[in-house]
Amino acid sequence: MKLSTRARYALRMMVVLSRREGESTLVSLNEVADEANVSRRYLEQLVIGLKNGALIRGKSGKGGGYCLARPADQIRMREIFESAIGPINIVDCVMQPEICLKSDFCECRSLYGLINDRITSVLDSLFLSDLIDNDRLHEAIALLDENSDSAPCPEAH
Amino acid sequence: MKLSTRARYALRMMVVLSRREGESTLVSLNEVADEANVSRRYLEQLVIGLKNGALIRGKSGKGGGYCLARPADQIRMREIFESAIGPINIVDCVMQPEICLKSDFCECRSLYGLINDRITSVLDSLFLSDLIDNDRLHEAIALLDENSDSAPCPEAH
DNA sequence: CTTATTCCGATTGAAATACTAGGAATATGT
DNA sequence: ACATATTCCTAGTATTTCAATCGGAATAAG
Repeated sequence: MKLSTRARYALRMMVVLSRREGESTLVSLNEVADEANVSRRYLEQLVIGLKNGALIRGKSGKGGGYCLARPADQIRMREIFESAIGPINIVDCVMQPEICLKSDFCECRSLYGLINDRITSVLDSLFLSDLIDNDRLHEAIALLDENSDSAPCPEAH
Repeated sequence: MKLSTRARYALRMMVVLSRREGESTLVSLNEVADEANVSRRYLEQLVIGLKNGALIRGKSGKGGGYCLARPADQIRMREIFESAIGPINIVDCVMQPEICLKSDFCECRSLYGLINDRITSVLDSLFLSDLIDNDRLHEAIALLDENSDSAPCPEAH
């Protein structure tokens, strides 16, 4: 249940880019690698996913580099992670019921689906812009927390 | 972000045991392995964690086997998973801030903590007994969903 | 035409995960 | 006592996934 470095490094890169959102110059991978403390060579790979997900734009050649493809407040956390590591499903049967004969009535699968929903729903409700403004993030967290505190305990334990 | 087989198999075992909760005879690992479709040899390992977590009790010798150590409605999903795979933290820095100098002001870490909380809170609020009664589970899910639907979108997107 | 960059494909290295195996210890019934 | 069925303990192996490196081609600016 660990989040891979792919996902984490991709996020770091997005944070770096969003900090420079206003600037006119592109940010080279070497700069990103420095700031984010990740090997440039490794970043080169992660960048492929982010580009395919239309989250960043790259330009080759001297003076080239990367920038956000959209404003940070229009980039969902979920997009970032899924571009980096593919669809979020903690167990395959959740999205591909056909791989297990018991899917239809499997209690475990119901649980997995539930957990999966929880994860994706947070990632859907947060945007890259929420992250870089720490105050905003803590507001967001506080709001979400309030709500889950009042989440009913399904049994009367 | 996959849930390991350890966790899944451990859960299957717990489901098997809880189905036989009322019975006077113990359930041998061979039976569990059959029902849960898992190698007995592999189960033997997972069982160690479940025992340490005081979720099941084992008895050696002929006629021996396993049973739940507590009623199924007092066993939280979280306990099952954590007994099987250890503490749930999707990124190490969440529980061990000291491993990263930037922990204090790291935006990413805040996010990871948030996701982690979401996962653990579902697992805390569901009990093994909720799982084996499919109707009950769907009730529980419905309740939780209602609540997260109304979860505020932190920004006005 | 030099230089800085992205872009592309392959390969290696390391670690975690999944699974197998042998045999000792324990308890039961005959 | 003894045969049997089981848990218990420890080690080992196999497989897969993840992380990272590498060489060099393509692109574009000055």
